[in-house]
Amino acid sequence: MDSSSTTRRQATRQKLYEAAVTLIAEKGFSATTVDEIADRAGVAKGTVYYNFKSKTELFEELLRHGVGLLTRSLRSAAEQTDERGGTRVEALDAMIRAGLAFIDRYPAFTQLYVAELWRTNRAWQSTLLVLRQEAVAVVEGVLRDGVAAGELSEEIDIQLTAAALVGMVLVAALDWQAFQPERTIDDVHSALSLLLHGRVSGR
Amino acid sequence: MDSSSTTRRQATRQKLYEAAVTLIAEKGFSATTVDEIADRAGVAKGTVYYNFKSKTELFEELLRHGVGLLTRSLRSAAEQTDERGGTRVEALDAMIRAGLAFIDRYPAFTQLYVAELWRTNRAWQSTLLVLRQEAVAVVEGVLRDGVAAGELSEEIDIQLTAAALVGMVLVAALDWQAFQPERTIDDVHSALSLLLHGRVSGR
DNA sequence: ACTTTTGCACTGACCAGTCAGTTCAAAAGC
DNA sequence: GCTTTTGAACTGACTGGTCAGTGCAAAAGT
Repeated sequence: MDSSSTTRRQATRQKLYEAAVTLIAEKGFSATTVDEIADRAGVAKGTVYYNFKSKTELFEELLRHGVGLLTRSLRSAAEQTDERGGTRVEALDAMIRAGLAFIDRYPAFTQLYVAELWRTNRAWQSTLLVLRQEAVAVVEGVLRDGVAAGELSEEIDIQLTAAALVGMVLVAALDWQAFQPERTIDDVHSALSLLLHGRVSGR
Repeated sequence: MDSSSTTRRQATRQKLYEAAVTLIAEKGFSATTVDEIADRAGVAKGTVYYNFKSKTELFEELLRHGVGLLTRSLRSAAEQTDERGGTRVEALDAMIRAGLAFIDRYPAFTQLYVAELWRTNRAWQSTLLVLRQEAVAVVEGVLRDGVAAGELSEEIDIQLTAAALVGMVLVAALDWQAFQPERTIDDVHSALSLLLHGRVSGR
């Protein structure tokens, strides 16, 4: 009774997340109707409101869910490099790959995240800010360690460089998905790796 | 008659663009009402429909207008470097600065552009694709010239590298605007320049 | 003169959220 | 074993409100 019903609810919520994420990525939050989400999830509209208190709350929990996955994936990439005794630059490289793999697996979520991140005055703005901070902090941490270890130049601005690296991965990956989906993840990874290692214009 | 009436219309349209761009950047296209746009522009609702055939068309023309400004600004930065006899890497640097200056001046437009760019199935999707291509092509052109001149590594993937550079600038600039607006454009520019020149992790 | 803008009432479609009722599997009673 | 009860999960018709777009006569601008 406990386990079975908990499982059923969980499964319903999962279906609703999956339906909502693609619709909202395609059309945006406001243009997506609750009826559509319910339809695509194969569920009645009432069920949406049985599981979430509002359309907005469904969306916020979806954001939490997705960013949680991303943050864990980045952190794990960094930690694994650590355990293997790799350098901080190798950790950054591993995180780029983890980021690409995430976007490859959840392209709709990524689209939606990018579209909402810099909006102001929206209900979920504060939620999103916290989530963003968690994800970027992982990158910043590795950069800081790299500078401390003398692997990275002391000149770098941690915050801006972290943002720039995230942007690099994000935009390159979305472009890959949208405009040349036939490329492999390795292709994209090496293009970005080249930039990270300063082999584009640096000698 | 021609010039004077054209000017009045032009001024009204400009007011509508300005009103629409901030509202849509904040709330998204669907959540922004025509009444709000008219109000903020200090204009009657009927005027909106006298000047544009629909809300969607107003938005599409706004996109064209904004991306036109950006593309011209990037191209001009590259050309000026050229005339001065600068290298292609210097041209890229100048374009980074031009990109930052654009985002600094039109932050709302940039937010809105990013939010819409990777959406699929929207009415203005095809418009946006063409516009994106125009802007990215400028960067790709400079990269190609750089490789041809032996200034840039032949290993680089033009398309992906262009996307990555654009992403770097975009995300770093939006982060600058949103989370540390006290920084100067020079600060941000040097952080990105460091990455471009491979002085972050390269030796 | 003629173009552009105003103000405002109106319509019809659409949509978030509600609620009274249904389903069904597991627990309780016998 | 088998019936009855319980309650969580789900359903879908309905409501109240919102909004894009229209129509038009009068005013303002050039």
